[in-house]
Amino acid sequence: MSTDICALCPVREHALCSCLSDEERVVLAGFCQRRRFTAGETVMWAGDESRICANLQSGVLKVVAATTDGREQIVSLVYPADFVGEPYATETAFTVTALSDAELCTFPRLLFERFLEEHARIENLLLQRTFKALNEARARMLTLARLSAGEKVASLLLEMAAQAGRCRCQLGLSEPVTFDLPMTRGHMADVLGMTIETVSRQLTKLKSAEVIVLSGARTVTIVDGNALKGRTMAA
Amino acid sequence: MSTDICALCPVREHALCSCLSDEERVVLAGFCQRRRFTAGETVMWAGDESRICANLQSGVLKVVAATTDGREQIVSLVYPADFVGEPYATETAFTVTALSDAELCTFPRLLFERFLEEHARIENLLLQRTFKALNEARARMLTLARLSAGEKVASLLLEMAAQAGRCRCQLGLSEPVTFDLPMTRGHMADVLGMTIETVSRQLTKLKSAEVIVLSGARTVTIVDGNALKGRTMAA
DNA sequence: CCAGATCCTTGTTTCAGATCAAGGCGGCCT
DNA sequence: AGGCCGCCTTGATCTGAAACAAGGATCTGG
Repeated sequence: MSTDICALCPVREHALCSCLSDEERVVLAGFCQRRRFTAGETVMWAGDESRICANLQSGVLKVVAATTDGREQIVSLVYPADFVGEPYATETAFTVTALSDAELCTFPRLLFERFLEEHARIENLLLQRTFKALNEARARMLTLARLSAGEKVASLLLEMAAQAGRCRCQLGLSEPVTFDLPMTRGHMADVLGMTIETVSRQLTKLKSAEVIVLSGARTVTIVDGNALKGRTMAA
Repeated sequence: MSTDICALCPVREHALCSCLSDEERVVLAGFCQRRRFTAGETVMWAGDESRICANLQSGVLKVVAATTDGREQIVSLVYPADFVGEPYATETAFTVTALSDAELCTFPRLLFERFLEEHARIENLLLQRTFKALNEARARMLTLARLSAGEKVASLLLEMAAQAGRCRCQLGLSEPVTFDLPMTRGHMADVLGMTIETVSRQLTKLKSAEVIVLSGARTVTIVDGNALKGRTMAA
């Protein structure tokens, strides 16, 4: 009997594989490979052959679309327990890079696809998650195309606060919430389709309006969540 | 023995159900309902209960995200043979509206979900298509956030030409291609995240540069496909 | 064939955000 | 400590696209 590689997995309860029985999980674990990436390292390059899929165990990744002349847009942020990769694609469409140090549980794409086909429950769960990702991408299209700089930054702050609060469990807009931004101003700009300078100015504006407090560049306290929400005009 | 409702289906070979055996298809047809919508009519409203999924048989639909104060963004165009709807969601996230008169083959969501679970092949195909839709959404995020007005219009023209050429089969950028725009300037603006006026000006600019010819507002000839491609700086 | 409603084009003005430019922190290494 | 480097802020200027405005073209139904 082999040791159970999943026993210590930090996202065991939340990743795709949480829907599997112990027996099924052992089969999947049979061809997984854990890999670590340091901040800034790239997990897969757009245009390369699509060889792996993975569950993120820790850290944060960015999925980036780029023009030929070098303009970039972060099209998705990948958090622990999220799935990343492109099953059924021969070629990787977007570059995936670690924003912080990260640990991934990777699977060879073809073996993973076969596993999906033989295990309906996990395939179904992946389908649901993919629909969810699609809805998120579409919601962000509205943000990118139609919100003002101020609205964009307010939205992202609320989103990051929600993400930070996922582990702890925070309620709401009424009480102040403090958390650390998981990314630089530059990355925020890349997510929101704007420049570093504009992001910085909008944060300063929120600070002046006493909606947030910045304690050092990376630590934010949302003082008035309702006011912040009010600066978000997206549905 | 019942008559075969699918026999005359114009997208029989291309819709999701093309992967089914005749027997399976009959089961699915057993709970499908054909519905027609006239141009401008809404198929489903954001926020409503998610009750149906559908295959589009003819016409074009738009999927729209909107802010509370009325700004709108078209997040997807649905063409014949495409799937539309949100399985596994209790609530519809985006409004879907007919851009032209359209015919849909609709299924009650819960029955469709059960059918998916019992027919792995179609579920797998839906998964693949959803990944494809996700990639398209992400590619469009780059367009929305980082391309100039001119680049956006050039990209959309090429995309629409490709879509128009799907039925016929056109090769390339070298020879002139003529087709009818499937939407108004206003809809193009809603897709690209810009205003009607700017779309119009960019088309005029392409016309002046003799890259395209406009014969009436809706008929376009791409005279110099390579030049048009050159004005697209996206990957 | 006319009246009204869309839809489209073009001109002018305005403005939000990009770009250019110049420091100011703060962490990290030697 | 000191110096370097990456990140952040702030200011000044510029510019592309929005907003505003005014017709012209095309379609529709009576």
